Amino acid sequence: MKRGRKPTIDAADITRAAIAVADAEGLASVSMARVAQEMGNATMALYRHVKSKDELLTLMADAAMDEPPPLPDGDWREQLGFWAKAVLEAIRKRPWFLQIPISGPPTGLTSLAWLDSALGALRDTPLEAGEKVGVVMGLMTFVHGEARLGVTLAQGFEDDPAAFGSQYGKVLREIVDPRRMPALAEVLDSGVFDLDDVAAAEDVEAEFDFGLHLFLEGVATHIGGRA
Amino acid sequence: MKRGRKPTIDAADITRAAIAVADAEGLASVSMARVAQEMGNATMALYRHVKSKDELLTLMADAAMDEPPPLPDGDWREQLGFWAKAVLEAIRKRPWFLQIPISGPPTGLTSLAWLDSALGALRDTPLEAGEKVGVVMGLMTFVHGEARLGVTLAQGFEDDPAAFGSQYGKVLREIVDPRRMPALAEVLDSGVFDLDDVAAAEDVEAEFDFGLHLFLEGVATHIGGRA
DNA sequence: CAGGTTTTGCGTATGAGATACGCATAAAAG
DNA sequence: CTTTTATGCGTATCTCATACGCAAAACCTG
Repeated sequence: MKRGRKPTIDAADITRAAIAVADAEGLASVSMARVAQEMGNATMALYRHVKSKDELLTLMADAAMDEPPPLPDGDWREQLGFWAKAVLEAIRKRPWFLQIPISGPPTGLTSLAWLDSALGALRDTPLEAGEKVGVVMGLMTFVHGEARLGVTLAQGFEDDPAAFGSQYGKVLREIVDPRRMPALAEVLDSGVFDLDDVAAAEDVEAEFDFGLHLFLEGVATHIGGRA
Repeated sequence: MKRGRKPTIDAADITRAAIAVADAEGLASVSMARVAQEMGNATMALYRHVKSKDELLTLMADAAMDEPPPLPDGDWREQLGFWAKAVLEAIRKRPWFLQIPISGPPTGLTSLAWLDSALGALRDTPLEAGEKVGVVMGLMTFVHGEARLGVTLAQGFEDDPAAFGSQYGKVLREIVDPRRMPALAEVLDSGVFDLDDVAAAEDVEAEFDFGLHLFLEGVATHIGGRA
């Protein structure tokens, strides 16, 4: 039998409590004290099961994402598109996920499951293993980045609804000197940045779709030149 | 004339000092006290010129990037490729740049200059303004994400050289159950993840090039369907 | 130049947060 | 029942950001 006093909590419990706090009050509110209080324990009790707060954050990141949904029937392109949307959706459920500083390549079970899922979509393509990884990494990078942008904007909008939407265009017009930045000024004149609050959100969505389209188009071309 | 005591420092000085600290000791070492010491002032003196540490971080982010280099002659594709490499290089000079939490769309002069530069590469293409922005945002997203990955790995390598390189493949093999993650297991068997320390760095570089290639290929196809 | 006004430099103090350390306690082993 | 071992957690320390208020400097008016 195992010696010593029986643990009343484990790392998973702590991670769960921490996630509950982050979901309810944001990642900034996740302190060792707050998490301990959430589970009715003393602060220092947590350190028996978690080496440091950094480690806890890593555990949170692993546990934050849902399991990847099963891919729908279809070719690799439809599947990867679906996958990218699913990643985006999963991140949107836990916006704080992107605030956790990453410490290395993924080793968490859930992250790996997502990776596997995306690689599965490419199974029937003639790509080499390294290329598949490249495609998936590139796509994940894009989705994460775009999600970060969306979440950041949504955050900024919450903080100060008045200062958003069409304000960005206005602000830029004051800063941008058409002589120094002609291309930007030109785009600015086209009104792309003058969106009201509602349209801005849709725009982020559209931008995501567009970027996704471009990337997958590139993959298709690459595969085409190979088959 | 302006009333009152003459300022001996300004926000730009503080930003410079903060950047010097970040360059030398990393962003984690940037505290108000440390920055003040760096410039031979008292801690609280800084607050006359900077509202909060967050504001200082934003200023640092704006000032961290070099001016965008002039684009070489060539078509949009060569230019965007060059631009992406230049962004990557600029970030590599200041790895801490990516650790600064972003608070909204870019308004710093330097960021806007980079944006303008990329849009300039697309000037002669038949894309609409919104599409140009989409292309550039997508590309920037990708470059930032990939840079983050590279920097993170380099960081991890510094922290513990032994635990890297081919270790990642080994670790994965212990975690991955081929029944639960068949596609990942397959890729794993191909040995893509078993790189020695040196090759890993080159691999990140190659992955960047590959992803960049895919994205630009997608843009090219998109433009082709339009011209 | 004296006095008033305004703005800066900065010492002191507060409060949050991470975490080292050590003791008391619970549970298994002998 | 004593010894061993691992846990729960109170106390204490250290690092930081930052509010507050006073004093010094530089301008203004008379």
